[in-house]
Amino acid sequence: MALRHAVLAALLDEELSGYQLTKAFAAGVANFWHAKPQQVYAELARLERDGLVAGREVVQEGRPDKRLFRVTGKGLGELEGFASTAAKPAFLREDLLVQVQAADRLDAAVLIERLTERYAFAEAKAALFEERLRRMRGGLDEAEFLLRGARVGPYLTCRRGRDFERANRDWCRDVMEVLRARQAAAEEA
Amino acid sequence: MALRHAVLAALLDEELSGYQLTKAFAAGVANFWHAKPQQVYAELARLERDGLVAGREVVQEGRPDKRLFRVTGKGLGELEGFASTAAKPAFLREDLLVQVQAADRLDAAVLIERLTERYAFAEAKAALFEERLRRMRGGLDEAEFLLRGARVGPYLTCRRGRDFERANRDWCRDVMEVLRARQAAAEEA
DNA sequence: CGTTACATGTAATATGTTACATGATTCC
DNA sequence: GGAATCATGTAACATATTACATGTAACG
Repeated sequence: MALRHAVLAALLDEELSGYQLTKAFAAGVANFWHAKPQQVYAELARLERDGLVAGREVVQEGRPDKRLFRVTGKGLGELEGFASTAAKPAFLREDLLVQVQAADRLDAAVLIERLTERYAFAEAKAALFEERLRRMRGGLDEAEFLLRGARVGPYLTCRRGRDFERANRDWCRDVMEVLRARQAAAEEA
Repeated sequence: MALRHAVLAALLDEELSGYQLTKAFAAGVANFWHAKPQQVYAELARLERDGLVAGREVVQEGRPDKRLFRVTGKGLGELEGFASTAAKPAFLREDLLVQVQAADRLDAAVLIERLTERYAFAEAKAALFEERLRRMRGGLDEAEFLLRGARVGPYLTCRRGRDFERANRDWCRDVMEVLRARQAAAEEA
């Protein structure tokens, strides 16, 4: 039940609405966890029912009203309990890896299309993370920020996200290089 | 439905039993996908029902009989179809990231325990992948193997697995360094 | 004689995804 | 006038995890 804790962690620094949370957990933005809007709303409802977050109505003009949520004392306790238990390591579960695993029996040109797409996606996402890091640092250089900044947690997770996508990008590039070289070698023979 | 394709990809090079597949997809070994034994057996049953794999009974002495599976022509077609569709990019979904996201509100000592565990796990898994890569290369150096070796697919996915765990290890190390430096800085003040 | 490996599942529960639903407002 | 953003869900379906079940044989 880690989405539960991911939502709590996201709400630690600031009050957010369900909608803002769905944005934070959406495909392009989430630096440390991912979830669909429906899941976020459902989890928020459960968290409120269990008293781990508290919502407060905010009336707005010109746009629909919304509810802002914050973590309760009980919610913080829940997070502390979560942090004190061993974390399950994650596995890579990427469609593209399955496709490359079968590379020797598939058409290289088709795979190169997939790799090109993933390369572009990884590059874009890494750039997005890099930008967010820059904003979090503000004027400080990284070492200074990490030593004295408030809230380094989100920074550290965002950095992992950036490096993950950089690694994806580099891997795509290397695989494409290999596939192309093998095509060329096969043509010569 | 990517487990389906992961199983097909795993069976491309060699006939395997359900049990061998469960080993390949188990926590410590899978380089490109992960699944529990129950899932693997269920998926094999479906694949056989749909004619994408064919099983053959092998009678054994001294241990239970088993069934070896191979991919059918239809199965290869299914994989080709899969490779021709855009792959969904994966997200990081790691408990430890959630815990570090909340780092500023949690006890650093507790987090360092989690990071130490994950560091050791990542190191061990990276070493395991490295060993498998070495075996796949045989006597050849990497560039030579990638250019002329048969079956580079599994090699390339295994390399991604190794680099993923190396990145996890390095991130754990960096985060611990930051947390320790901040503890020291806080004590001084 | 207890543990690990071999070998294969069923059943219940939890989690995640897809499709559908509603309605106002702002931007182009 | 149509698309995108704000705002919040329900319902159906697919996938993954956990618990349970069974039996042989090799290893120490």
